[in-house]
Amino acid sequence: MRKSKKERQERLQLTIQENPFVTDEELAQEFNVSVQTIRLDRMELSIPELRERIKYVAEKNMQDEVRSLPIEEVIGDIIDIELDSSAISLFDVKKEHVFTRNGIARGHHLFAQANSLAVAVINDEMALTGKAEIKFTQPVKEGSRVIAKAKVTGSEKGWTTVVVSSFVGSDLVFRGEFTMFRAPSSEKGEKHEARN
Amino acid sequence: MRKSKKERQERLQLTIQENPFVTDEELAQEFNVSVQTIRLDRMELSIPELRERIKYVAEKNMQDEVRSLPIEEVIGDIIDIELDSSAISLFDVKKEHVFTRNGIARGHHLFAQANSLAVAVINDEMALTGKAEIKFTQPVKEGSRVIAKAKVTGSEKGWTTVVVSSFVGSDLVFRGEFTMFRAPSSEKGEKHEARN
DNA sequence: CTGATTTTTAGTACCTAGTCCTAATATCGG
DNA sequence: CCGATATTAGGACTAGGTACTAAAAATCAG
Repeated sequence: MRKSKKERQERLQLTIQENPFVTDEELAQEFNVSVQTIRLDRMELSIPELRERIKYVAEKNMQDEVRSLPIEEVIGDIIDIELDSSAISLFDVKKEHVFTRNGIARGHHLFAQANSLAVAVINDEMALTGKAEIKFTQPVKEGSRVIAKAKVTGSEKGWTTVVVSSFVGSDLVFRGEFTMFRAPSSEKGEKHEARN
Repeated sequence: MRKSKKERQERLQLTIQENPFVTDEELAQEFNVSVQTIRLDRMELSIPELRERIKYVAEKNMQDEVRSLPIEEVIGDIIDIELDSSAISLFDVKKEHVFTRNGIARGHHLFAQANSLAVAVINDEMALTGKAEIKFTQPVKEGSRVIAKAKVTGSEKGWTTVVVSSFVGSDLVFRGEFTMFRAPSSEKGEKHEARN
């Protein structure tokens, strides 16, 4: 016994969603109706034809492959800096910085802003990050403006500690304690000795 | 002047590789030859027709979709993953990832690779980084291939700890312990949805 | 039950992006 | 110039459709 049009269309939608590679012919057999009926159903539900569906899936895949994280020189705009003391930078969270699924900023962008600010605040361009202890205290949504404040809290024999606190409005969203190594300009990266 | 058959075929291969969505018609115009010539070329190079190419790309995508995260969200290429257990990704350090001064990779790229691997390994709709304790044990130079290995070390209601160790060859260059907040999808089930 | 309406089916012409095949030219090396 | 290779042209056929017309079948209202 063939079910009602409504039920068929619901199941049709699910079937195609699950397997976009199915042809009208196959669907007609599955639902025991004519191919034309399947086509009318697709039209009513505005489900595109097989080739369009496949193309859509493929295109989505291609976009993914073009992904090449374009991280700029400095993440965020430095709006204030006092070398070896403190710095403030600003970072606007845009579409490309968030998870498509929930619109929340990916952690590494907040980290990148903080980390590059920690590098910048050090009065020696050869600063490398040695350790970091970080905390994401609140999710940051698309469209937010993140203000990172870096403060140099300690310094000894080549190592400097920088604490970066990032805010959206008055809310703390990120906090990180970075131990920065003031690297010598030697080419060798293997042995790192404190020199200045 | 039209180039030789050999050169045309080489360029044809590259063109299709770059953009599998191109038709024979378009290729014929681009190379200033007839459609038939393009088809002979494709046959000689055993390049399938447009629809087969698109289908192949789409199918690849469907396989990937089983993962908890779209592949685009991951920095580096995931070469192995066992959800809620372990994952391995690969990241090639290029010019754009290093400090121009010394050719050493900026920390946030290593962090990004590790962090996104930690997100990917979690088998939930949503995974956010809560805390992280990280260590950069050795500088990474341009041209290095960084292999990040993530291991889920603990899990309790809503929180999962993931340890990521990154290597260049046999040298540990980065280590991070991430505390990830996880949120299961509203609709429980093994079936993944194909968005149409 | 009848008549109207909805739903389903059938069939036609046309489309794209091809395949496979034959046959006629064009171009090049020796 | 000849012969081989390369290119082009054309016809017949394919899948998986669209767009349209028309008719048959099922369903609903009174």
